[in-house]
Amino acid sequence: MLKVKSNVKKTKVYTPFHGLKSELMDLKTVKIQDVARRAGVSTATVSRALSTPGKVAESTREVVLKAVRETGYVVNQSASNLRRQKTNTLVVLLPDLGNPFFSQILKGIEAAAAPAGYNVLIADTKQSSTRHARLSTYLHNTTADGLILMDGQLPHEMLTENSQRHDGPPVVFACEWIDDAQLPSVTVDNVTGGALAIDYLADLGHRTIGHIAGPPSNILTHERRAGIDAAMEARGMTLADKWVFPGDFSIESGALAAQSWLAMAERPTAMFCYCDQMAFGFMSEIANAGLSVPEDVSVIGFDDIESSSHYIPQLTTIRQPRFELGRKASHILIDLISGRLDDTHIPHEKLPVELVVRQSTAAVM
Amino acid sequence: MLKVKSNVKKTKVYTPFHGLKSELMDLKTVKIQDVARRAGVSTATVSRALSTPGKVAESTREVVLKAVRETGYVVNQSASNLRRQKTNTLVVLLPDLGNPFFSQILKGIEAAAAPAGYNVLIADTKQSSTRHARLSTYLHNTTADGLILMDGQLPHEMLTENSQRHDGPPVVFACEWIDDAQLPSVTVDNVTGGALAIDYLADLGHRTIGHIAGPPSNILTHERRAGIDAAMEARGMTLADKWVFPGDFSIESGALAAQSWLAMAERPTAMFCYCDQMAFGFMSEIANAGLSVPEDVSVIGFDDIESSSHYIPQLTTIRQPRFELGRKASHILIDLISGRLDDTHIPHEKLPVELVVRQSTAAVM
DNA sequence: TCACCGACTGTAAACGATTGCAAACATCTT
DNA sequence: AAGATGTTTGCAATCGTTTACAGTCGGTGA
Repeated sequence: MLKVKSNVKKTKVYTPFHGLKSELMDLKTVKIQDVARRAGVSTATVSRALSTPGKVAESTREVVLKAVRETGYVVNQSASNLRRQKTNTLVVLLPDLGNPFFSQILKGIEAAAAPAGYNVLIADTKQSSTRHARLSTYLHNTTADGLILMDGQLPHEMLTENSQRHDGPPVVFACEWIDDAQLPSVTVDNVTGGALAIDYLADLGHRTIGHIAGPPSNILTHERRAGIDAAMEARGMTLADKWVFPGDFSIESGALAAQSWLAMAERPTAMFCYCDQMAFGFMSEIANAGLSVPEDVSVIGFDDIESSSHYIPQLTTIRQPRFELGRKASHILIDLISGRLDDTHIPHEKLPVELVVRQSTAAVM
Repeated sequence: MLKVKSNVKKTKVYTPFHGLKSELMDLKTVKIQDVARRAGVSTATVSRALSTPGKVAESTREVVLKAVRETGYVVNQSASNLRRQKTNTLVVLLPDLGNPFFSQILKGIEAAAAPAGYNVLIADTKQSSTRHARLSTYLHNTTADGLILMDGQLPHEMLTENSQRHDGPPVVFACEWIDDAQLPSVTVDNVTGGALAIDYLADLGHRTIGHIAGPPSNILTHERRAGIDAAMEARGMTLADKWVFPGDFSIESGALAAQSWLAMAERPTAMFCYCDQMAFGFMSEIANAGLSVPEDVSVIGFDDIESSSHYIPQLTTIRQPRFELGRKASHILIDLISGRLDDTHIPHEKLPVELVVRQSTAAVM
């Protein structure tokens, strides 16, 4: 028990220290046992002094904390995790880390996680060869106390099974979701968002409206489309198939749509883009062709990412409360983990979107 | 030893299952012991069959893998981490998750980390009340096998001490760095970048050049400034103090600089912005004032983030190989962790930057 | 035939913290 | 004074894997 095995990293050279510190903060990692010895108490007391101060006498706690300071002790997370069966880690699965759309959401997730003592682990599902494996890893592993999924394309059998087994870590969807998996979600009102865009364009007098759509496999594509259709129908309009351009979140796909638009004999006077990035791509290509927004075509986006208010022209768009969305998802997940949330009711938060009118839209001439 | 304690989560209700699966994949987590029993071997063999297949007879391995499949066994990471004294996790500390500049770098980090079996944990230093605490946590914890720092403002005493003690996880700087801390780094050639921008503007005939600077406390601010000064001096020019505007990475600070610029009686004909975001802010405000780029003022940025090539006008800028930077940092860190890298030599990778000429710059009239 | 070798496998001791339980002690009650 | 109650503390089991070490077993060369 007292045999002190060398914990010095293999390849590292032992560098002797001088003075007080050298004796105290030794190279071999100091464990709770060392602190206990120094403070003249048991390891149990040290542990309690650190994690549940109320359960330890004021005086003892001071002695312990002093010993902790002197030894430079830090709890070994792995050991703690194993014993407590908890990792204090939230895993976020998102489709593309390179997309700036997610940054504010991540920030919101972090903002709620950090004060609650959770770390945030981020994994890009597009990177890993099979996203199936990625999800499975975190679902069955003890790596995460909970999962936030921002990718609606994940294998849903796995999720339904997981939620039915009441085993594995809680899972919350953010932004996107999967209907079949009966899981909590934090989303925005995409239908209203789509309708808002159309209503605004129609109010400006536009009668020929085009749309750059999202990926067909994406649930949001259909939600927003439903909003578009409803708003149009209410006005006796319809979205012409020829004016629906394919898109995939990328700026490039927006630029591609612009090329199609430019090549048309009969062009819609306004375009509703599935996301701001695609709107940028569209407008940029329009500008390259010597035309301008909103004089030659009105453009409205979706998301309201940072740069939208500083594009030229400033982009009219449907704002999603991204930070809030992340914060809420994180919050719900943490509540779920701590059992603070009633298991019988699956929360589905739908956050409102809002039309932000800027310069990229104008009344039809 | 055989006492099977209920591992069912407290708040969850036990849901009985029917058929084969129910017997095999029980609610209580299956451990290596269960697999061993089922396969009729020892836990050691199971462990070896999974992590070092070569050390186990072909036939036994098959039996074990079958048992693993049937039970749905997944190793408990916490236990494994504790035993191996390794977490397979890289922690990235960055100043602002909300800044799209980092997304590609993160992607690069992930790209190198994932195939090597490492997870990436991201922490925003601005969020936590004290970044000091944040760094300390990961430096002394067993949470991370290694750290990537993208924030040069972290308390450097801690780092120097850490590196001297040869204790704690290896640390690599990316983008920014701290001179005092003798730590590996992956950066870009900021001096050349600054010079490149000035040279190009000067070649276009600009003699009055302004600069929107970065935060004074940021090391890159000084590096790029050094490049600016060198290039200017070589041409007998100097950067006038009145034409150096303060900035802080934000779009807003770029817009603010534009306001100052607009208010000036004597304006520089070209502006070199510390980062693309700030260039966007500047150009956007210029446009609001009814002027245009590059007709009224040439603008050059730094970074070449995604949107730069699709801004209107397309932004001339100094490109940083961001993905590559992240990939390299990640790679070095992993080599460091695995001891594959010689300890005597501290690697300092300086990646080249490159001038990308687009539309926001023009010859002076 | 026997010692030896190589290829597998099993036993059991870690890894380091947490926590149920009970002992020890202090403080009140009656 | 004896019990009752409450507060602190320590003991020791436990979390689930990994791995050093010590077999076991069949085959080989002398």
